[in-house]
Amino acid sequence: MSVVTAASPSCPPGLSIDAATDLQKRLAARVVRTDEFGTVRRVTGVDVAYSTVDDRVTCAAVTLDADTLTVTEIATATGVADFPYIPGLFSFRELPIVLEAFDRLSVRPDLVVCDGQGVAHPRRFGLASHLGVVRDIPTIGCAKTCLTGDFVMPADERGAYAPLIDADEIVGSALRTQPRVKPVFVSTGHRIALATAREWTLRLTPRFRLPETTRAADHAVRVAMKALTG
DNA sequence: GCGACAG
DNA sequence: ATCTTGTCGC
Repeated sequence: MSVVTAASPSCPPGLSIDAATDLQKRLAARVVRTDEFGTVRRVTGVDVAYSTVDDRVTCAAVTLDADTLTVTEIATATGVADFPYIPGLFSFRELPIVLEAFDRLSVRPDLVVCDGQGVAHPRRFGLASHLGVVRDIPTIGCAKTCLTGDFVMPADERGAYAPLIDADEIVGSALRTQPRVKPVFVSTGHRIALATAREWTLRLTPRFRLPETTRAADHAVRVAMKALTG
């Protein structure tokens, strides 16, 4: 019996840098940048934490009721990150554990928000896009910092945004979710238009800089990690 | 060659 | 990501 549960042809273990890069280029063609979903009742946030004492990583997938933004389900998974952290190949490091946690959710969400980029990526295939394509589900990339592209600082008011441009293409938005805080970088993950991704990000940030989905997942993953460590 | 570089 | 004190603010 195999111990690898999240392995898939779209994110196989043991890939070389070149093979992973090549795979991204091919999978990027499957990304859908237009709205392809119905009523959103449940939104899931995913986040990963790294252990200090060993090489284990933990992921938490937390689902919120889209209307009340209250937590309805929490799923976690712990494993070992075998792929190194390489900007641009980030998903090959985190997606395996993300898939394990995500697949443990009893209810499939209508939308997923990732802590990282979607198509705002050198080859237009960040973590959010990779998860979206692999599970064929609508995803949004909401990162705390920019990976690639240029932008002007958006006005200092909630909702203000500026285009993130890379190679003459708009790949995302620098979105101010709260006044007086740095903007977040929103981009299409899969099956959602950029404007819709911004709208959902704002809807999920009634009070803080980051989406409630990301905050809930971050909190849950810290708790889970603390239980493993001490 | 140099600088940049999600988490 | 993670290592970290105190401090400011609701």
